[in-house]
Amino acid sequence: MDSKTLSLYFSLFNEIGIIEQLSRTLFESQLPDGFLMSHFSVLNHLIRVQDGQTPLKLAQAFQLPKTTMTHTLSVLEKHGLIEMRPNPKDGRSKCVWLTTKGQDFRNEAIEKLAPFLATLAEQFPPEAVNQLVPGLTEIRQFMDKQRD
Amino acid sequence: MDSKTLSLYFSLFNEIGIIEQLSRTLFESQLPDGFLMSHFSVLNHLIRVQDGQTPLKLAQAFQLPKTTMTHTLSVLEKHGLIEMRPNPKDGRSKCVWLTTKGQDFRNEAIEKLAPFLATLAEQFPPEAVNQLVPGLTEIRQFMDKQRD
DNA sequence: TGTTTTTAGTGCGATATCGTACTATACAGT
DNA sequence: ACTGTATAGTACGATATCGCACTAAAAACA
Repeated sequence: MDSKTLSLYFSLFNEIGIIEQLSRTLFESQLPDGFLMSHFSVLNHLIRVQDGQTPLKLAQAFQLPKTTMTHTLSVLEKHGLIEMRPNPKDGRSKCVWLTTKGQDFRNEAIEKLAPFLATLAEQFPPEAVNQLVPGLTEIRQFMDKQRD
Repeated sequence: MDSKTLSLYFSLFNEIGIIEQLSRTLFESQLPDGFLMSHFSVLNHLIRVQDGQTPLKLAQAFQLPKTTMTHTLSVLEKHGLIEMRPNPKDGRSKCVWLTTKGQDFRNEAIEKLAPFLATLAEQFPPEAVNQLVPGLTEIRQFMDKQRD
């Protein structure tokens, strides 16, 4: 692979890294003090996808180490935003359930983020996003297969 | 903004977050023990873009807090991968220079990453990346303007 | 059924990341 | 030149993230 092509792929991951950084900072500025993107992401996922998932499922959904998810969940639980109950199907496992407080927290965050997303949508309309996401998904799926 | 559109934009940032996570894990698995993406990124940037930049410039390039960059640079300097010299044009500032050891470190990392990138290129050719990057750049630039 | 292997979650220690507050220098306005 | 303001870098403390090692339960298998 020539160095120019190499550079292209690096710029891809670099661009992604910067957007991740910027979006995280921006999102976090809209969250209550002491809360981070990681906290919001989990709550949002529980609503968007499914309630009652296991910690492992959540860790896999974000491709994070189990141990990181354990920590994040413990913070959410300490604040009463989620409940951890034993998994009736597996004695080793648990299920993560949103509390009403957790749902409210997420909805309020969404409301705070809405103006920003609306502004983004003006310059970068949904059709443009639709054109972008499949490519990203393809890359993600490839990288998913690679890690072994 | 209806909830479906909202969901679309969240999935965009979610996908980006997961790719960031996956690429970081993958890249770090190819680095010597104790080194992280952040370390490699700085070295790579110093070669790809320009040697002798100030810490602030570097922080801005990655959109990271100054204080994070200070820490990263101190690690790199401790390992002899960079040198920090006073900025002749500004008494408050410094300039970051790569050492030979730092260049070697970066080049060896690149070599280790090359096979992965080559495999990625098979499934996701440079033309596809070229099609993706401008959209990402546009989003980044928009977010850049937003933070104020 | 007893044994071995795999898997879910966690405790712990090391380091990264980040916000706040501070110092020293540069710059702007007078 | 003098004074007030802005800027570059850092020290420090709090928390996040992560790898490793461990426990307990499940699953595989003899």
